Amino acid sequence: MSQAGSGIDLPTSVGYLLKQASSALRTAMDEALRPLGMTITHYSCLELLAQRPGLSNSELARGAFVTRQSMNVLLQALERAGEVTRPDVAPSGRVLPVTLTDRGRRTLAQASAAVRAVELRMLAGLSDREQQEARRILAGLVDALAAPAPTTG
Amino acid sequence: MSQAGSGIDLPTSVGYLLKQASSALRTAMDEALRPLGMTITHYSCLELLAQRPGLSNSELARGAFVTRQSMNVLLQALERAGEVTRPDVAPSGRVLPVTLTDRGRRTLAQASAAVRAVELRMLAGLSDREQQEARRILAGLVDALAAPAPTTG
DNA sequence: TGACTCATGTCAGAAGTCTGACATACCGTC
DNA sequence: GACGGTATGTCAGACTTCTGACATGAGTCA
Repeated sequence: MSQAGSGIDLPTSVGYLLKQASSALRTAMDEALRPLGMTITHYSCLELLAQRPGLSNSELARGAFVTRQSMNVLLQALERAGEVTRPDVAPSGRVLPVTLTDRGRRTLAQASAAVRAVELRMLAGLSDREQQEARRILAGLVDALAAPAPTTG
Repeated sequence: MSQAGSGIDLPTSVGYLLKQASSALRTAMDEALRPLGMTITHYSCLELLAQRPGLSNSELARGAFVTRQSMNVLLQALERAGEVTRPDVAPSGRVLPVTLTDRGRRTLAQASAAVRAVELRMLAGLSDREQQEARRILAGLVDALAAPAPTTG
């Protein structure tokens, strides 16, 4: 009977549990990636590029859930480090397609293994059916939040 | 058949979906709280204090999923703003119990309503049974990640 | 053709959070 | 009583990300 109507009961709030799970995953991934000298955004960028070569800065930003400004800062560092490449001039419009280099692929291979271990650990207690249910529910939450707020739209 | 074994297939990864949902929630909450001039951590801190008065800086940090250093920075600002109070000397040990002021409670009331609307929107498409399932699965993920990594422990 | 809208890449500044470090206080055991 | 381990509050510095702003290029429509 706590917080009757006025607030949000944290321990049972789906939003709070979502943040808690996300925070735990973030911590675990950070710990797995730290020995490799990588951040989560760094890894996400490389993984995105491996699966969809030629993605633009803005597309990478959306895929990694950061702003395109933040992704641009990262891409400049990755270019200097020789993990990705961007053409000097845009082939079309303003979009600069980003490509993984061999060095980038090698870096990703290590990171991907580390992250894979974390994901497997996270899913250890869930049956295949529960994993499917998790995907379905999480996708549902994303869809529901994608709709604009009543007051805004 | 993408990423056969070597990496993680993002679109079907529970971890990626979790981050996506968390990011969507974060964005929605940011937008809801911005008109009130509050951040998510600010709101989280106040909500935590409303439900469990006398929480310490470190306990608030854990509850809001930030470091105790970050929470301390926030608490100093909230003290200046007159939303919370801390005694000058610790009643016991080094722990300084934090308490909500009337001003803090009023601020929280507005924020809580805004956040509540976001949570309701997020859960709009889920039945009561699905919400229970969501809580159970998310709690399971947290527990699984709480166990130390095999290589570490 | 011209105007309007939208998306992109980029720069600059500010805000939030983090890591590292230190001193202090409790609790267990010896 | 003395010790080591643990947890706390705090300071300092650096990093990452964000918001705000601008110019460029594509697409749409009159």
